[in-house]
Amino acid sequence: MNSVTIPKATVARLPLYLHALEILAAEGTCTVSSEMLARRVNVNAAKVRKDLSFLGTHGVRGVGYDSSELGTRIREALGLTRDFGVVIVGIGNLGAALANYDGFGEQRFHIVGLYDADPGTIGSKVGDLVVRDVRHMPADIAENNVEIGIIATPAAVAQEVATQLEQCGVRSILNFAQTVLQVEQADVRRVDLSTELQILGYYLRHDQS
Amino acid sequence: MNSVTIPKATVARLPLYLHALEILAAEGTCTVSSEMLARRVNVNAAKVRKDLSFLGTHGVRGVGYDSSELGTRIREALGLTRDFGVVIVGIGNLGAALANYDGFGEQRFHIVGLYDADPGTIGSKVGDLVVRDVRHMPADIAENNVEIGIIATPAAVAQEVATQLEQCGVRSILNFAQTVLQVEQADVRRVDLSTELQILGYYLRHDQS
DNA sequence: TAGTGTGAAATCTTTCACAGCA
DNA sequence: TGCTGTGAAAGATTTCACACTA
Repeated sequence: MNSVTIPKATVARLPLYLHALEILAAEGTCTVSSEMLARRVNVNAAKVRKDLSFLGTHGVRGVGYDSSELGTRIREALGLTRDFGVVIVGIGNLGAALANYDGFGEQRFHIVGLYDADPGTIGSKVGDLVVRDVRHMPADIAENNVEIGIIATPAAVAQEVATQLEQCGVRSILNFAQTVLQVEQADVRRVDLSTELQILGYYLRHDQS
Repeated sequence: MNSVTIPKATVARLPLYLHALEILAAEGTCTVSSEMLARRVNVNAAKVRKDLSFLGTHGVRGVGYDSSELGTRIREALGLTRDFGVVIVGIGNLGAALANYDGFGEQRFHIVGLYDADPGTIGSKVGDLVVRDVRHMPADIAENNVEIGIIATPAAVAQEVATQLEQCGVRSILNFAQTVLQVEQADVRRVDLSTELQILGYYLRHDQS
């Protein structure tokens, strides 16, 4: 939809550059070099420059990048120029923790609905929101123009929830359940603690990365 | 340390295959084809076969893989043949949720310590464990042979905790804080909600995957 | 001088396509 | 017949190295 297509690997790093820039900005840094960003994001400087080149960014040779302008460019590239409605389904320990997550700062992601199927959880308050019956979800999503769904349910029901989210028109899903979701066309990202631990476990024996 | 070196991309998928096999085993399936696994893990069958070939696995042509044997091979490759001690530092909402995580099933990862710096949190009980003062951490780690540290602290102190973990000999870190950690040689994996949402946000506008 | 922007090389990953075997 | 195992091709990503310029 936008000019040049940015490689997946680059897209995955843009949020890290952005975060680093926000910290630098808070520290009052106006100009930043690829080398500086690279150190903060743990990659090499050539990669930073190549990544930024996809944004059509103009740094200044011999000087570096204007950090506030670069921040703006990255936000534009990521589409962080408008707000996104987010719902969380499954308000157990993890779902509640995610609902309370405060790392959004000045981000554009707004949690607008919390859902659960357990009568004991429905009606309880988490942060500013009251947990609603998951049966209200479809109507709420339509009404609030929700675009992103976070699944934090038990694995057994995650697929069902994903299907339902997709039927409601949600095209982006962040899945914390221990399942690989089958979806029609939604974009799914999966986060799973035991997978991560197993990967770490491997490199504990086979050290290099 | 083990025979052949397995590509990173493959290592990252092995836990998914393993999980799929465990489900299949629970359903009573004895023989599994690359095609079957592929469907469950959302990848293509050639990739499954290539991945499994790094384990030196012998499937049976025309038939498939013996699912229990394949499970054993993957567990061996991942080093899941012994137990791992894990500590969690930062027992806020997220840390507590992780401590209560039950997805380990018959896994080999055991949470053996919970730490926090807040006097109000220290002493409280989460699951079976009592949250201890982070000052006890170094001694506890040495005593319990802890190999993996999970950081769920505020971003501001995450680096300090990481440095400390490394000094205690912990070589694997799972970082849930919104920071890129600088470490000497530890292996770090990072999980961050706002990064994931930003990536999803990008693909919401630039649909393809 | 110090740091960007980028072709071209090196490396890693995925996919194809098919020989080979139970 | 049906599915594995794998070379070889295609594609993606990373890194190098250097021309260029404020």
